[in-house]
Amino acid sequence: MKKSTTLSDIAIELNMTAATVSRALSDHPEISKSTKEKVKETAKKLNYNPNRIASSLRSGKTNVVGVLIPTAENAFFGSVIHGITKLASKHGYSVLIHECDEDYELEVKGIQTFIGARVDGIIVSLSRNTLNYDHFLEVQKRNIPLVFFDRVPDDLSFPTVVLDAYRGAYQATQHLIDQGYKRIAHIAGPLFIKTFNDRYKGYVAALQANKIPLDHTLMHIGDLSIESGREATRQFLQLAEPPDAIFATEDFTALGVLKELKVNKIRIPEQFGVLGFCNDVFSEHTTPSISTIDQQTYLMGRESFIMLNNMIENGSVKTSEIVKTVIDPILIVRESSMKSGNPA
Amino acid sequence: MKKSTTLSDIAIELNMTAATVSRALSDHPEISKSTKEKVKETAKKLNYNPNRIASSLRSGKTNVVGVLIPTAENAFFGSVIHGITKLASKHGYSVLIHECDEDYELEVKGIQTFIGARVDGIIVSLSRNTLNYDHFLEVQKRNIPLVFFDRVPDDLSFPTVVLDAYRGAYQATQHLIDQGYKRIAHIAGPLFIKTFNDRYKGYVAALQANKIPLDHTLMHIGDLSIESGREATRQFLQLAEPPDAIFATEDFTALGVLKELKVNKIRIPEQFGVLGFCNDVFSEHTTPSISTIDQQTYLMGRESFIMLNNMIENGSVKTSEIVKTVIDPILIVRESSMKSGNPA
DNA sequence: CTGAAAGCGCTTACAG
DNA sequence: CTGAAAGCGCTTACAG
Repeated sequence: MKKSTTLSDIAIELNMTAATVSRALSDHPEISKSTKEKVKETAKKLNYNPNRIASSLRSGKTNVVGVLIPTAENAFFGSVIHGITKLASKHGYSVLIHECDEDYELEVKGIQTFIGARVDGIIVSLSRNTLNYDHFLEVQKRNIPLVFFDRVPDDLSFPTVVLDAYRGAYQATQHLIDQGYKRIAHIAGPLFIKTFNDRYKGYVAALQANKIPLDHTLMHIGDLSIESGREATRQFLQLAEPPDAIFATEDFTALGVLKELKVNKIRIPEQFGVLGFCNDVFSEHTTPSISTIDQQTYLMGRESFIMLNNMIENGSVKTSEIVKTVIDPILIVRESSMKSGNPA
Repeated sequence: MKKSTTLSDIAIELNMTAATVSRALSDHPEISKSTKEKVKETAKKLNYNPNRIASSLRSGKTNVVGVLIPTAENAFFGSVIHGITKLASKHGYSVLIHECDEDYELEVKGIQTFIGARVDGIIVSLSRNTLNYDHFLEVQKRNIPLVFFDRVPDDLSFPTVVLDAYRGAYQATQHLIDQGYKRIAHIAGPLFIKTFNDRYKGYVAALQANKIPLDHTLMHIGDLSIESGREATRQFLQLAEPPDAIFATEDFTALGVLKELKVNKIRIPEQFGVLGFCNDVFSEHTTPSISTIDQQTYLMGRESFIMLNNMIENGSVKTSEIVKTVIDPILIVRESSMKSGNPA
């Protein structure tokens, strides 16, 4: 295998030292204009491409950030990655991706890999099964900037970027109330995960603010799937006093609700309102289309990188000033909840 | 910032040389068992995490592969990335992601970044606007293994992983014929992109094989969008002899067809058949659900990595034995084309 | 079985 | 304005 051109190849060609070549290429102010020109020309002629590995080793900066996610096979994370990489690349960073597949061991391995690669910073969304946070404390101990997004740890002092899920759920529920639905049920997700818990709380708070008594028969805990939406709907419909609307904690569940209601010939939105969460791609294209809460995923990626970049530039991470960025949820009103027409 | 533990920190602690420590940690056969044990224990005690940057520089191997794609904000590429990273991580590789956003300049920049990072191999899906391939020839000249998937260059000698789009389109069209549709139209994509051209050819070939004469009024070139599907459908419906089925070159176009047919109160699949391509997430959840061709995206990612890994392990890249892996398309029959019931 | 030494390709403080 | 030298943290051919 032919070796790449190095600084000293250029230096030899021009009868100068590698130090001068290095300085010329990085536009050091003390290098003469003519030298710079000669060096750059020769570099191009010899097809020089600087070895970033070598400069990283020397300078202690890799210009690489690590991104650790549960999976890339998912519109949510795909969009966040897009937000991160676009901005990262504009700032001269490369992005190392590691998927943990909701597996704790792989998450630990990913962090270890990032440390080994001496990345300048790390962005993480937690695996569903992570209960032990030692690997993240290790990152902190090594003073490597780390930002969590979306799935963030409850009780650790790291900067985070999250959606205001509570507010999103509140808006969703309020919207259903405003449209005239009277008995609004909720299909929640696993409540030990903070975002689903917040969505549940937002739902409860909106009911209370409107003086609607809580009814525990209208609450179901699902597992974030179409089938779970169907199952919950079946149970709701058998109640003595069934609901006339369902706020589902995410769109696949809402889709299950839709399917089950259609099987039962219940008209949406006239007789029954449905609202999801996430604004997953398909929710716009079902019949009827599903009202939902958009999470601004692209923005979430951007904000995560911006926060990380700030930490990298400011050097040390002060625990005293942990920043939390909160992304605004956006209510997307579609057919499935438009009982009284489009709100202003 | 506290410095990381290095090999020589361990060496000093144990009164030996860094060389011995290095060998002990990599289980070199000539190192005594007791030394290995002591070294490993001390490494753990001092929280040693080897600097991969340094070892890469020395060994000339980074254990990093670069993946260059148009965008991560897209189910297709997300799934391919998933296939790549999962396998890569199992083989001890990290994955560097670069998105080019269909922009030629960013594509070139991505390749340059990968070369600078001295990645061990590169996996690429071309940007839509790439006409000049010099940056890839540069990669070849440097003997860096490179595999293209899905959007591959026409006339360059690189290994590729592609779907057999011709066959997928043929199957799709044959299925519509088998279901009893008589006048089958096609909405194509940009024909200068190979995969859309192949889909078009597969459509034509299936018609010919069934002795169905080609009718140029039944052919429309779109731009891969819902609107383009609607527009084409509108035009088809105004023909003196309108089609009774449409094979669309991808699912968003098919969705547009669906929407326009519904506006016109045309019953699907009884009066009119619809079939898409890609098996995008939403196509399963529309009403009616859309029949389509699945591309086995996850497999495509895996195959790309496997091919790249072979090239990395075999050292040099012989132009004489360029491998082309072809992924089988899978016909997914759903409601939109089931005029005569489910085929066996 | 272990050590001494060189070197991967850069960058930068120190001289001149 | 440019050079000589050291060093980032590893690995490995050569000695012993």
